[in-house]
Amino acid sequence: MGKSQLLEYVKNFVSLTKVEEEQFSSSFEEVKVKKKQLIVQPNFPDRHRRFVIKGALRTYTVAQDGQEHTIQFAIENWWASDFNSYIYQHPATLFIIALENSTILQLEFEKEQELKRSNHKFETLFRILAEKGLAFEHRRIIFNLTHSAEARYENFLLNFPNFVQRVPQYALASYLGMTTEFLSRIRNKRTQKS
Amino acid sequence: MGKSQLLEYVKNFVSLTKVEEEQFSSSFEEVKVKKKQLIVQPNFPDRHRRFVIKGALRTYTVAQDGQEHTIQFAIENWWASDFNSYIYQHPATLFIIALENSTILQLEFEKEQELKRSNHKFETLFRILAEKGLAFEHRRIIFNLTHSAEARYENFLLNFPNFVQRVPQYALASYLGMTTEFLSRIRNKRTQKS
DNA sequence: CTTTTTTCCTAAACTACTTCATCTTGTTTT
DNA sequence: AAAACAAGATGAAGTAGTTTAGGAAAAAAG
Repeated sequence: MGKSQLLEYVKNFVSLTKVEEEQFSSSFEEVKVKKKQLIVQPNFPDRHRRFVIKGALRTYTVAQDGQEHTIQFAIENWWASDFNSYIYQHPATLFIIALENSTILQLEFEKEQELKRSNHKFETLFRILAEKGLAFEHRRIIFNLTHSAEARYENFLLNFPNFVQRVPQYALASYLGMTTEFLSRIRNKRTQKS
Repeated sequence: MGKSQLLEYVKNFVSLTKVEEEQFSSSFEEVKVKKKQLIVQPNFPDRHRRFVIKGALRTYTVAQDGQEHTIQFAIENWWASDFNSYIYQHPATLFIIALENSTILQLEFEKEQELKRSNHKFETLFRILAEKGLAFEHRRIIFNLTHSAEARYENFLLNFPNFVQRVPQYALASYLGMTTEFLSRIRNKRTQKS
């Protein structure tokens, strides 16, 4: 069952008693989604924080000119939400779609509030998750500001080798802030070298 | 005194008793810094979370090629740290410098841990701050991925009109991911129009 | 297994943005 | 107030990355 996987993950950040573990994991609901299924859509609030047990998700936006831009990928043990929508419970602006048949654990917004209210430890956990997320996005902003398209791709390869095989190239290109054609060129140049 | 300003700010997120307010604000230390003074430097861990009472700070990095890239600005009622350095207490990679003579409130890392440990409310506060920060950086990443240099400048003008007058152009340009020359041209084009 | 759809590759023309170099203006320092 | 320095403006040349268009390969659907 996916819930033990979630608890295993959570152990990295807080230590829970059996009772707390039960309270925590039973607040989540396990859901299966098929490849290409949309999980979040613009205009509707994103009502869940979700944790990937198995599979792969892609969060993206569609700009005025119709171009898609990938904001985030999530595979096993990553989180995926339209975070701005979720925490403020405003209408979403992002899409989340399954790249593979996936199993996810969903936590409803109100249940999360309840968890945080009921126990200091859960508050701590969500604080740590937010801080880690913020630190991660900070590193991403810094790297994007300071590096070329090619360096951004190299860096992604290095840091997330297991993502590269699983996400389509057009999605990766738009995550890295370049066109799929340009990424194709970069890849080709690389394989010729080595 | 600056501490009442901090407490006023904090009221937006949690409501504290008088005793809690006292405990919270007395954990901060008020510091004055002169224009051009360095507050954080690479290689030393950033030991503080800091809140700007008055003045303006700039967080930036220096890339291998010597180019400076602005990561963040902070004026009154904003926070400034090398967040990756602060939360993990690793060596900093960023500089923080005063753009004006400034008054700031500093919270030491260990004191923050103590606050969070001692009272659920403080844990909640820091959780909310991290979540708001994460949501903000998410919006920034999305906007940067989806808009041209000119649109990024327009957007900054719109969202932070009071920053624009107070930060030097070269710093703003590198925050927005373009050269100072290019920003100069954008500005010039605009003023001719209107 | 065949057809249809989606993804990926290649190449040439194009453009948003950079680089470099010089000049003017504004800000610090003495 | 002059000298020294840092910031901003402007022009011309260069380049990283985009756009468009066509075809090949791979994956999904029937």
